[in-house]
Amino acid sequence: MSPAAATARRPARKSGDSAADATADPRRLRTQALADARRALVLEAARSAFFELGMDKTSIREIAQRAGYTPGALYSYFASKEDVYGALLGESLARLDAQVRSAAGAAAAGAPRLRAAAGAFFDFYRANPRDLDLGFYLFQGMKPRGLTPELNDALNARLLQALQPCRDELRRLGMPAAAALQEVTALFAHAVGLLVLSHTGRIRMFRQDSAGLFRRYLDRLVERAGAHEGS
Amino acid sequence: MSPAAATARRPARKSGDSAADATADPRRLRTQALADARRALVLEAARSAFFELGMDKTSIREIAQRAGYTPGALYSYFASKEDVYGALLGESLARLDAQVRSAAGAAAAGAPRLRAAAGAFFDFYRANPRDLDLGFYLFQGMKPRGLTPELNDALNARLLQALQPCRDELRRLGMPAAAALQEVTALFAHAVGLLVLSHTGRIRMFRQDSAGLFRRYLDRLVERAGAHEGS
Amino acid sequence: MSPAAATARRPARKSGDSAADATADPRRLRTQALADARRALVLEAARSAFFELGMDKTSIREIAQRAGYTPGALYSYFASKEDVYGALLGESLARLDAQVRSAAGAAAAGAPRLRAAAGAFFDFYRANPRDLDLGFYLFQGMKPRGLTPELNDALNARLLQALQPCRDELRRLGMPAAAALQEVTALFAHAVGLLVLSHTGRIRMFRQDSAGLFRRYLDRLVERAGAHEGS
Amino acid sequence: MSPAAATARRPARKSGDSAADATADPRRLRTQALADARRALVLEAARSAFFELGMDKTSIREIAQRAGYTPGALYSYFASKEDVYGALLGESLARLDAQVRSAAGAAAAGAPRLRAAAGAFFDFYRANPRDLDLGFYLFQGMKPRGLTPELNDALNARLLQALQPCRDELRRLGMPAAAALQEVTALFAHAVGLLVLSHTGRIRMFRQDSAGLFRRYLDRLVERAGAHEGS
DNA sequence: CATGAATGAGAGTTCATTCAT
DNA sequence: GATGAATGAACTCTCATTCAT
Repeated sequence: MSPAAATARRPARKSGDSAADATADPRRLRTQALADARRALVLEAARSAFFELGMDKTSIREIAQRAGYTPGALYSYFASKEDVYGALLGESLARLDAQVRSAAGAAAAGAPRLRAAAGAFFDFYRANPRDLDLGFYLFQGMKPRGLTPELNDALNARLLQALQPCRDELRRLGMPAAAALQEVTALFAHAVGLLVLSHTGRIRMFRQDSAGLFRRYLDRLVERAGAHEGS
Repeated sequence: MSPAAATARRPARKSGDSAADATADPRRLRTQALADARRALVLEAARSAFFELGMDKTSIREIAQRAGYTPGALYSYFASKEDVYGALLGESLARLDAQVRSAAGAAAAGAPRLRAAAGAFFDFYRANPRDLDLGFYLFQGMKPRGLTPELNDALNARLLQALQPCRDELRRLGMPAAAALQEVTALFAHAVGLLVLSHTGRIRMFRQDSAGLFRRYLDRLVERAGAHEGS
Repeated sequence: MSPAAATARRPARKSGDSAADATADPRRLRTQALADARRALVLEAARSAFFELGMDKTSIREIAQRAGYTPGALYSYFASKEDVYGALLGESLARLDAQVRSAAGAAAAGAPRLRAAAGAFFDFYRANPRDLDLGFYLFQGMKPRGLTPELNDALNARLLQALQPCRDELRRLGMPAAAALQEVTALFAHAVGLLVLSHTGRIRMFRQDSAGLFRRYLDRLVERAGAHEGS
Repeated sequence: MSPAAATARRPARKSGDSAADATADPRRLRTQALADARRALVLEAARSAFFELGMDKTSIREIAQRAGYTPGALYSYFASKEDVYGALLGESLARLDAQVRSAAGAAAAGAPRLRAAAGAFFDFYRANPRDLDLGFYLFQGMKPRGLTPELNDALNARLLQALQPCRDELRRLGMPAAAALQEVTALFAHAVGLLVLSHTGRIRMFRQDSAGLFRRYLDRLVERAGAHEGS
């Protein structure tokens, strides 16, 4: 997307731009492809470490070892530990978005598609709790840490994108724009609340099941949306 | 509550048991009272540090210093850093419960009391984000860390207690037990979701306001409860 | 001199204040004395390392090892690596001053005392080249580095003190204040220049000897001072 | 000058030998010329980095980047980081010598030329403190580091050359050879002392000005030289 | 009960240098 | 001749915890 170039070591291609770069020098292209592959490898190692050990037990050393590198080598691919997590998070959101979009595309417009999109969102995080963690990692005590405004904006954008299908269907069902936005936000919050409670074992204590509760919430949302019809 | 369990050399009464211990030896009693007071002092220091600096900048040293102790001294009162946080969390939940109960008591039975109790719950955490952190601290990557099953049960019990008023009012409004439990769980999840999103700045991106959304959710809950009336 | 107190770990008694502290609690006094002794030990280790290996090959690890400590332990005594060097430098200047003062005291007032004081200054650094390095350590590329303004002022003060005897004698020999200051500065510069050249082997190339050259410079300075007599 | 000594795998012509090598093979000559040009480019990059960032913030990476190379490439031209600095120093001395010689040539023989030569020497370093650093870089703790005897001799030779004009004029003014050598050495030391003190801020503390002091020293040197006249 | 000292492991990062391609 | 990748050792500093006194 941008020149990137990374002549020396540090620039390290800020997370987000991949092969692109237009300059179709075939040699550079091959090199780039290889570098991207290695970067992906490191990312994969980071994810595996992170999923097994949790965030704060995952050190640069640990990641490097799993990737078959010495610690210093990682700094060719990422500028800092937090850059690694930023990349991980970006990639996670991309997967989320893809999953939601695919589910939405496969369903009939209207209520079914709304259910499909929201369900895919919820299921993504229910199946991959670590991905939810990822979204909160850069917050320590709920305060942003290594989260640059740019990264933050990028993440917000991807999140919005992942929720866009729900918004679209609510509109299609007759809900005014303002109401649709409100409902999407509430839906998002409800999902996150259920997921967090579920992952921390706080939902079992009510002898409830998060998926069922989410379905119920959706049912009522569909009802509400239907009420706007014909208005 | 339990036999104090002096596992290590340091007695380090596991958080939860206070003066008790029956043996009414007056000397021992006085000693105990003093020890409890000192423990409370340390806890207060921990809270102040934690609220000012956030979780990961709050070291044992920092707490000790604020309490006027050397780091080693804390281990007379707490078995580990995590034990400190456990105690802090217990105390936080006690405050939450008190606040909810007080708000509920001041409102007329039925819908007003439901609103008061739920509102108090939500407001408690909205006003004190750190207390919400506390509830999640012992989870790293959404997996428990220094959370013994006993502590976990104790915390669950306190949480349930804090939500009990809501449950009671839903019943009073005519909701069957099973439905009431379900609704309380969902209510809890919704609140948590909104709070988390709010604290991490993810709600602003929808240009929404968490308190308003929570009120709307409550409105609809009251409606649903009303629907059971006369049945 | 100041409260110092060092409750927790980091404060680490900024270099300069020793046992003092008035509070004649005998226990605290003994503890303090011991702590000071250990600090001196670390300082000694630092000096030995530094004299053998030179400044930038002297790491915290190296110092710790020589002192029989783990690296982390040093941070009880010094806040940072640069704090160690600050202390080392302060102590060096104190020795210099003592040596100059002692030599000056043993000589007859006037020219002999001027010669004694200046000679002691020069000899101190000729005999201990590392002490001269110390004075320049905090300059990387002739630009101050870890040199806080306060430390800088303290060092300047001690240097001025060490040169004060020369100034006094020049005045006594009849030189006006302004001229005396000028001559002391020039004397200082000449000494430093000769020492630097000597230590870097640049004087041998002229087949000269720094001590002889310094004596010659002094001779002429005495002549000049004498010329003011009777005016 | 020497047989280029390709010790390691990388040719890395030790600093000091340029195109020479007699073998007038035109192809080899062109190659050589190009290599020299590239070497000069790297040197220029090193100087710029070094002057902007200072010695210890100037890494091989930084130099390479400024020269448009990758770090590894530099090792084709220089055997080590210290070799780079050696070359830089050689070049610096060449500039010094040129400046001194030019100033001396423009002044009338005798005292004026002495003043011009010495003044040029002093001004060179006063205007370019980094060049003075360069001269001391290879000394860590006043002990040579990456300074091979050959390099050392070469540097000494250039220094002597830069001071030769002063020596010549002192002789011309009637000073015997031995005295002239002594005075040149002392002059050199005085200049260096003033410069070092000035650059480290130690002269300001006397509220003096290095240039003025140097002029005074010169005045007296001229006097002394004059005293030999007619003898 | 509390101190003061110390440990030991580990954190993230930097850098000159090597070498296959 | 130059690249891009990687090494390996080093760096300062932080922290929870232990324990003799």
